[in-house]
Amino acid sequence: MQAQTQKIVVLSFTLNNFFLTTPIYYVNAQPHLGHAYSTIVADSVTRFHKMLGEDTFFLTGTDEHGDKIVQAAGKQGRAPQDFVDEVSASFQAVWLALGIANDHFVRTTDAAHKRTVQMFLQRVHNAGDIYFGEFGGHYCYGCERFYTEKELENSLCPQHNISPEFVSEKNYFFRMSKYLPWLKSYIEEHENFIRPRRYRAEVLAMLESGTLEDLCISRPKTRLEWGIELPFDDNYVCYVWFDALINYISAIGWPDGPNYARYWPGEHLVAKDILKPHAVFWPAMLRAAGLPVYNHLNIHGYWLVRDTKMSKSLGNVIDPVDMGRRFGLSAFRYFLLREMRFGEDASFSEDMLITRINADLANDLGNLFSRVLSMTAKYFESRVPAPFDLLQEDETMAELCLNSMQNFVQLFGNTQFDAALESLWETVRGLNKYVDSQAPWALYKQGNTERLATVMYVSLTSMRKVALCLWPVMPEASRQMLVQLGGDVAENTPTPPVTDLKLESSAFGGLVHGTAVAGASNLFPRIEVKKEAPANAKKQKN
RNA sequence: CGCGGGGUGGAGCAGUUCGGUAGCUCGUCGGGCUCAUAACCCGAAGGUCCCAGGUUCAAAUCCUGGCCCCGCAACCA
Repeated sequence: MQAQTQKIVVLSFTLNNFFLTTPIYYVNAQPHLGHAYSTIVADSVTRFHKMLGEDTFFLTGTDEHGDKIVQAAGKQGRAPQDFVDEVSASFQAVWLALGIANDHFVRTTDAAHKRTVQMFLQRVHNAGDIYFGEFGGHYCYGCERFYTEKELENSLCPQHNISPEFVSEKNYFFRMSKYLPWLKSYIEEHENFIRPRRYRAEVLAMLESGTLEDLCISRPKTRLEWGIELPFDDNYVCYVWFDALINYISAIGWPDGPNYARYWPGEHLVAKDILKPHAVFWPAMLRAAGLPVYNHLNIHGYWLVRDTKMSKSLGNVIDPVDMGRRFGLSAFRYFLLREMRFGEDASFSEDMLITRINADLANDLGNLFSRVLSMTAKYFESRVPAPFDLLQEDETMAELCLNSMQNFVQLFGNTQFDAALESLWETVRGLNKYVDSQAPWALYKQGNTERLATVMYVSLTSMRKVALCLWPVMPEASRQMLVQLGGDVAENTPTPPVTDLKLESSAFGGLVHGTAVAGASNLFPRIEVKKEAPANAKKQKN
């Protein structure tokens, strides 16, 4: 895009590869805010790595087998395949609407996936880590599932209040317990294997508790047909985890596809509800099959709505596409990354969203662009002026800009998105202060063209740095900012505006004198909120 | 005594690992500027850091005990 002030040639001989996955989403429900958060974070992180010049691959997809799918399809009087085709398509449509730039979309009903799962199972079976055994438990025919003693209430099924039947069934088991000691020491030795920290601690506690057993990995076809047949026994289908987790490598062509060699091991991004399968089952499975384990498991929390979990029964499900349409995709994405501390739960409300948009995007960032570009139009006919000698206050501003950028890069790379953006806003707020303290309008009246040119140059250059950093989070808004600053960035592209963000954060510059910039800017219009009568001012305390 | 998270000015949060001036955003009040999206900048008010003990020269932070809220079953990231 923009020409550099100085031509710097960087030759990189070691191109890093970066492979990131979201969970594959279970298709018995329509996509909601939670799915959107996982996917948007993954999209942002992948874009961030592109800006570091890495060769990236971003995978998402859908999980389409199991009991619940058959039931959900049955309710609509449809065949499972027909049903999953439709829901999977609706996931893909949502990601398209949200500007997600995934490289591949995997479905567990893909023929290639099925073959891979069977290959993987066969390999583990050959190694002697799958055995045939008895599995007994309290089975409720109403729920069509087994309950443990603890889950029952007065020996009754908590759902149906009826006495479950003790059913025992022959099934296949994965000898997971064999790999747990190895896993424990592996996690202990690799501090960032599972992050944030609290989840690592939770997994270690899990492993120490000794409650983990071998994993039941099959269901007899008499009870469930909708699944992948076991390669060593066609009376059974594979149940849940071998089917689902293997998507992460089937999608990149394990065992001999070029993408497998190129991208594995990668890293995963999941919500806290599926911590155990990803932190325990999956590494054990990989180990048993003789594959290297993933690099990182990144775990995030839940979005709470009115202080409780989103759920269909409570009717508080947030539709992400609707949010994007009403408030702007960039603003919505910004909110999600800025508001939640990665790993913790956070609250979602339209009030909070609007407050964030108005304060951070409209007032701080949008208005900054508006005032600086309008002054550039008035004072320099919308051309980037060449700076004269930098004074102390200019140097300070430039330093603040580079420092906050470096912190941004560091924090974002460590999944601390909220802190990263907070850090970047030190430059945004600092620029507003800088403009105020330097008062270009006064310099203009005084006819001090040299200072005026320098101040505008420092401001515009800093703004470009901010716009670059924001590309992973707000691709479209970032593009608009860069275009307003005279850049040439294509619309809707997964190609980053620069691939040397670290270099950008180490040198102040990058805007060529004389470049034509926009004469005005209205990136994030303020959202006006109707003043509400102080109706609930009273009902605070009781 | 099942496991885990949390209780910090009006709201939402950071700070607790490795004790030492209680920080940020929003809101409120006062002022400034006029380039700008009624924005921006400066200043101010406002806190028993859940409670009670303990350790210490010093505790939001460490120890002990207690209280309260939220997850850990389902639809579900």
